[in-house]
Amino acid sequence: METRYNHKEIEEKWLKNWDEQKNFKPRGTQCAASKHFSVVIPPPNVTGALHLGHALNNTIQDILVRYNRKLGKNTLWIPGTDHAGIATQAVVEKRLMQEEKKTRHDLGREELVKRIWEWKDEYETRITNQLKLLGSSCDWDKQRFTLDPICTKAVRHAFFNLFKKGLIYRGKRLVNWDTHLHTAVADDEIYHETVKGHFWTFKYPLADGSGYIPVATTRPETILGDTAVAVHPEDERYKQFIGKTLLVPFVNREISVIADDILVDKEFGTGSVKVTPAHDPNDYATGLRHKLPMLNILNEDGTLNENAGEFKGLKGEKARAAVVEGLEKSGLLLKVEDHEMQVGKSDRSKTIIEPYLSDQWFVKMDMLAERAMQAVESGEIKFTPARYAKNYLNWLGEKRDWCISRQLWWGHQIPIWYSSTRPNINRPDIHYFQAENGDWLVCSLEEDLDENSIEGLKLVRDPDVLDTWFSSALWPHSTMGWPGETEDLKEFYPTSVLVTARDIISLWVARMVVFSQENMDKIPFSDVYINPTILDGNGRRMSKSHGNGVDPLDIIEKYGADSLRFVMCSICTENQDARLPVKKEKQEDGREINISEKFEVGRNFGNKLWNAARFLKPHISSVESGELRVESLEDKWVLSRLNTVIRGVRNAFENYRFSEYASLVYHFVWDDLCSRYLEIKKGEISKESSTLLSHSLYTALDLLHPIMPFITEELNAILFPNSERVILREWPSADENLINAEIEKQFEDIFAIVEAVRSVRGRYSIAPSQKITATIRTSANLESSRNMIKDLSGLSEFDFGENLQHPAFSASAVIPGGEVFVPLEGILNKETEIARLKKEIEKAESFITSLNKKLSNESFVKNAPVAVIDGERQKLATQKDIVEKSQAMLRELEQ
RNA sequence: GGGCAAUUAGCUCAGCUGGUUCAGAGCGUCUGCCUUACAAGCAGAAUGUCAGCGGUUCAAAUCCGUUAUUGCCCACCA
Repeated sequence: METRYNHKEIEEKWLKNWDEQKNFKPRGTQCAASKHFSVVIPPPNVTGALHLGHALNNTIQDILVRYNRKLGKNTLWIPGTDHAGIATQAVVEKRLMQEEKKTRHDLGREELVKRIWEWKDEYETRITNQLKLLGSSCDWDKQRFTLDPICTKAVRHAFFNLFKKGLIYRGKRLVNWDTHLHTAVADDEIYHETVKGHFWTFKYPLADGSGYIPVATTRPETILGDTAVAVHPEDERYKQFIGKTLLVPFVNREISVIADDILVDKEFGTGSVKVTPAHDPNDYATGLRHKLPMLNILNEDGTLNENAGEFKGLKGEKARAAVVEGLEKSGLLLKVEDHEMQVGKSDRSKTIIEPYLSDQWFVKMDMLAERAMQAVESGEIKFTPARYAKNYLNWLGEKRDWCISRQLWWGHQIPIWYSSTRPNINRPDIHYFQAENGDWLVCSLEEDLDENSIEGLKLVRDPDVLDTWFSSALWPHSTMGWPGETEDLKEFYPTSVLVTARDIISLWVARMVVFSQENMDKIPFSDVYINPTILDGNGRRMSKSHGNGVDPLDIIEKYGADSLRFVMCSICTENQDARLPVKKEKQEDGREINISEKFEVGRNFGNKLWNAARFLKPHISSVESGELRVESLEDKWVLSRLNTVIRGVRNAFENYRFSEYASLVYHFVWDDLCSRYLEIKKGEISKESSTLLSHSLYTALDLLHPIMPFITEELNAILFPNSERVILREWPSADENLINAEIEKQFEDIFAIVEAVRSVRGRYSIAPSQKITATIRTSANLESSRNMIKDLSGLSEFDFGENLQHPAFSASAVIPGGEVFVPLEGILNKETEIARLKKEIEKAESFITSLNKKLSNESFVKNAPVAVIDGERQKLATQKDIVEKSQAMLRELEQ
C-alpha cells in the first residue's frame, strides 16, 4: 500500500465494479427487510453542468440510499434531468444569437427544438457523468428526462384528466410578459430591481373642455391604454367629476371617471388614478370590478401597437420619452418628480416584464391546494427542518390559480386543438369544452391530431407549451411509469424521502403533492429533507444563473470524491446556509480549477483511515471467525465507544442530522481508534491481539461507507478480502450491553495521566525520544495499565501509590483523584511552574466563587433538581482539590 | 410591507431537552517533534462580554421581547 491514499484509480475501479455487479439496482422484494426505500432525484435542469449545490443535494441522497441499502431494504434511486422549458430555450437562443447572429424565428420551431435537443444531449451526458463520479448509486437503467416518452405520456394523461374534470381552463388573463422571449413567465420567474424613475403629473382633460383632473403616473406611455380614471368616492376634490367623461390625450378616446375605494388611496399622489386594465395588475382588477374595456396597446415584442396611434412601433423608454414630450408640448404636463420604484425583470432574459393581457391556460387550485395542505397539517408529510412546512402552507394557502401555458417552443406542447365548430364525436380519449370566446377546445389523450383528424372539423393545435413545473410535478410517479400499472409503482411508490432545496418548496414540492394526490390518490413522499444552500465566499447563493457555480469535478480531481462527500455531509446542519469560499489553482497541464481548503478535512481524514489500515494490514485478523479477545480496560473501552457510535449514528440518521453523523464517525476513527486504541496496541500487536482492532476497523468501514464509499470499499478489499463487499453487507447494530459509562470513565481517568505527562513534556519541550519518569499519587491501581501509560507518555518507569512522597524538582499536574509528578532535575524552571500553578489556582478559584455563589443561593438549593445540586457540589470538591494541591506545590516551590 | 433564518475564536461553523461533562470542532497561529501507519502526521499551547439592550428563571449562548446588521422566500401602491 502507498503511504498516501490515491483516490483517482480507486474511484474508477469501484465505479466499474459496482456497475458490473449491478449493486445500484434494487435487490428485489425477496430481500431481508420487508420495507422498500426509494428516492427520485430532483431532476437537475439541462441548462448547464452541476455545481456544488447539486453535489450536496445528491451526496445526501446517496448517503440515505447507501445506508438503507445496507439496512437490507429493497432500494431504488431514480436519476434524471429536467427540460427546464424557458431556461433551456433561453440559453440556446442566446448562444444562437452569439454564434450565428440568428433568432429563433430565423430557424423556425422545428429546427430550434432540434438544436435544443442537441444541447440537452450534451448536458445530460455531462450531468450524468458528474453524478456518477460523485458515486451516486442510482439505478442508471431507469434514468428519465421530463420530455422523454415515458414522462410525456404521464403529462398527457394528467392534462387530459384535469381538463375533463374542468380543473384546467383557458382564459384571458393579465400575465407577466417577457417581451424578449415572447412568452408569459411565472410570478416566481421574476425578480425585482429598484430603479430611479420619475413620477409625472399631468392634466387629464374633460371631454367638454371644462377643465381637467390631475393624474400622476410612473408609466406615462400606458396613458394610451387607459379606459378610466378612478377617484376615491369620498374625496371632496373629485366627487363632482364621478361619471363625467374624459378624453385620453393623443388618441382622444372617451373614458369615464369612476369611483373606486380599493384602487385609490386619497392621500397618495394626486388622489386620482389612471386605469389601464390591460397593463397593470391592480388596474386589471379594477377593470373587472367596473367591467371596463381592456385595451391592449402592446405587440408581443413590447412595441406599441395600432391602439397607440402616433406612437405605434415605439418601445419602452423611447415610447415613454415620446409620450412625455407630447404631454409637454400640448401643455398637459404639470410636474415631474424623482421617484424610486420596483421594476419586474425576467429571470431568463433580464429584460423588463410587461403586464400583458393574453390567452392562457390555468389549473384551478382551490380544491387541489386544500387537500395538499391537509397532508402536511396532519403530519402525513413531515418537513425537516420543521420550519419549512410553513413555507409550503403559506404558499398553498393563497390558492392562486396556476398559469401553465408558456409561449415557447421547448416543452410539452399543450394537447389542445381549436375548432370553430362544435365537434360531434364520442371517443373516450377525446374531450372537448367551449371556451369563453366561443371556440371549441378539443383535448386528445394520447394521439396527436392533425388538421382533419376529426371529420367535419378544421383543427388547429395550440402552439403553446406547458410550464416546465407541470411535468416536474408528476416526477415521482411519471418516472415509475404512471399511468401504467407498473411493478415499480407497486413496489416503490410512494417514495421514502425527498431531498431538495428550500427555494423550490412552493414551485415543486407543493405541486408534486397536488398532482400525486390527484393522480395516485397518495402522497408522493412522507419525508421532505430540505438541504442547506451553498453560498460562495461572498455569501451569494451558488447557482447557474449567478455564474458562480463550482464544478464538483474540480473538487473531486483535487481532493477525491470521498472528501467532497464528507464535507458535504458535515455541512448539513439545521442551519439554512453554508458558505464555501473557493479559489483558483493552475494545474500542471495549464487548466485552472477551483479548490478550497474546506475539503482538506475530508482528504486528511481519508488519508488517516488509509494509514490506519496500512498499519494494521500485516497484523489483520479475520473478522469472520467472530472471536473477539476482550481483556483489558482499553478493550472494553473501545467496544463501548464503538457501540455508542453505532447507536449515535442510527439516531442521527433517524433525525436527518447529517453533520452529527459525520462528526461521530470522524472522531471515533481519528481520536478513539487511531490516537488512542491503536497507539496503545501498537507495541504488542500481533494477529492474536488484533481481533478487536480488526473488528473495530471493519465496523468503521460500514459506518463510513455511506459518506465515503470508495475508500471504504477499497480498504475492505485490502484488509478483509473474504468478506462481502461493504456496499451490500449488513449495517452494524449496536449492542447496548457493551456500552458502559463506568468503563469509559475509568479509561478517561487513566488517560488523564498520559495527558498530564504529555503536558509537562510540552511545557519543557522534552523530545519524545527522551524517556522520563513519574510519580503518580493516586488510590487507583494502575498496574494493569502500566504499559499503556508508559508507552503513551514516554515514561521509562513510574511509581504509583496513595501516600507517595513526590520527588524533588518535579513538575506537577492534578488529575482526577490524584497528582502526577515528573522529576525534572536540571530542567525544571521554578518560574514556569509557579506561573502555571498560579494560573491554575486563579482559574479554579474563580470557578469556586461562582459555584459557591450558586450553592449558597437558597432558591437554587430549594428549586434545582437534586442531581444538579450534587453535580455542582462534586464540581466544587474537584476544584477545591485542585486549589489545595496546587497551593501545596506552590508553597514548596516558593520556599 | 409579510414570513423564515443568521449574528459564538483570525476564518468556516457545531452547540438537540435551559444546569461549567457547555463555551466546542476543523482550518489558521505559536512551541517541540522526520517517535518504524500517517508531516495530508504526532504531542502540547494560546485565542471568545456567545451582536446590543431588556425580560422570564434558582439558573440563559440556549426561552421571550426589542434594536442593529446580514441573507433568503413571498407580496407590492398609481
